[in-house]
Amino acid sequence: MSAVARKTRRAVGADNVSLKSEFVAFKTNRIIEVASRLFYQSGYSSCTLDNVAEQLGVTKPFLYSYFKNKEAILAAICEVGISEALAVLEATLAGDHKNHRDLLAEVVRQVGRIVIDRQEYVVVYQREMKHLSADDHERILRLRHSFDHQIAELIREGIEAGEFREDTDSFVAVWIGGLISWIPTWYSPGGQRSADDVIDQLVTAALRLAGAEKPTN
Amino acid sequence: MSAVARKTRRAVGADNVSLKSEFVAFKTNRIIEVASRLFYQSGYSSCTLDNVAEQLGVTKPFLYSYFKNKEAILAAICEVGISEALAVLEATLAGDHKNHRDLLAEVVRQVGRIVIDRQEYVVVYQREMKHLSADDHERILRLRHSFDHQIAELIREGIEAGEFREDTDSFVAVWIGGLISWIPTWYSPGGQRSADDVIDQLVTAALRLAGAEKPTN
DNA sequence: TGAAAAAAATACTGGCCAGTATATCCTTTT
DNA sequence: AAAAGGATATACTGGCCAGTATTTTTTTCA
Repeated sequence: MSAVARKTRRAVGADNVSLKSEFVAFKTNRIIEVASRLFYQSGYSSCTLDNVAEQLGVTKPFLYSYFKNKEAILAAICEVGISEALAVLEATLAGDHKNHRDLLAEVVRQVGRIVIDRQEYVVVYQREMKHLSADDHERILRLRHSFDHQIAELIREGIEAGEFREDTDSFVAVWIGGLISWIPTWYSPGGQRSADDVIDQLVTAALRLAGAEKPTN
Repeated sequence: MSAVARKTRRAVGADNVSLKSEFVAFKTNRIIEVASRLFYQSGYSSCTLDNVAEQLGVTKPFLYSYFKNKEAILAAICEVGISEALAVLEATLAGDHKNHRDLLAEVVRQVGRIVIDRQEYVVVYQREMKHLSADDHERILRLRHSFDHQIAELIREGIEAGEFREDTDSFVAVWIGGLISWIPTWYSPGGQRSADDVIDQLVTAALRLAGAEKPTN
């Protein structure tokens, strides 16, 4: 990967600022990719920046030219963890759907997919958020609240439309969030269950919680 | 508390071994009680034994006369986290119940109660288990597997008895486990929702997942 | 090509912290 | 009352690690 990086850098002309910043983005991505895996495995506080650097084939001061400090790396990871989920949620909500039941199913499917694909980021986000600086913590929390709020709203509208059982209350949004968030603690890629199975079952479970039957595929 | 401790100790006669060991147990309990709260708040790796000692009004070497090292304190916390849940599960399973639906409801209610009451222990157990020594890790994991297995068995029997929807598959045990385990990440005592509300809604949700209606109270 | 600039490495520091060696205090026993 | 033993504190150590100062290597471009 270091060889590729070198080659790419060579191709960056001085007059081409955008390519250069893309390259910086590429390196920051590599850093948080490796860091998220290590933080996931051994925990933020136990994982040293020397570990991260070693895994990347660079040295610690290298990291400091891309991130202000260790906490900034954590913040970047947390941001991926929540903002990608938020992005697919909003994209799905913006699309067209027959009814609320189908919309909920699709939302759960898409978010579930992200949570599985970005397992390390999501778990680090959930587990280590408390180590963020006050500013970062607040920023991330705002994203989270937006996420929760939109899910709750979807449920509320579905109840109003009579598509979910009317004794379904606002708790259901929390339970569905729990279903999704809990996946990374037991699902491991390459285990007995395929990601597709897990997601199918997740959708079924979410619809049952909402009191809506599984849509006929 | 230290004053109480002193008085109690004075009452321990040399000829009364059982009282003395009870007193040791009392102190080890106080230690893991405080440690679980601090590990819960700031994470195992970030929390120092000096912090724990200070919170207890003692000094670090004091802790070392009750626990071999930091990891042993973590192991004790994890053990409470899982073994109390396992204990109420088994006690509930051992009792008499009309049918599988009521039994599932009661199990979920009891385990949910423990998870809320022992929030700090449960979260530390979930989050920090990877920092246990190989031996402790294996011991704790055995308890967890026993728990999971008994829940899965209960679901299987309920399906067989025709009390849960037959298209309910073994995944449901995992989803119900997720519902319960996720509670501590969003429930906080003294918030808007009372523990009793949460538990009632939890039971409803679990029964929906299993495809069994809520029992008429 | 070679001077300047940029990127990355080596080498270091200061503080923190798990764990321990030693001292003190308090209780029990005679 | 004083020696013995147990409980707890004080004082220390060695290693680790985030963050930095300095040097070396690589790239740029005149």
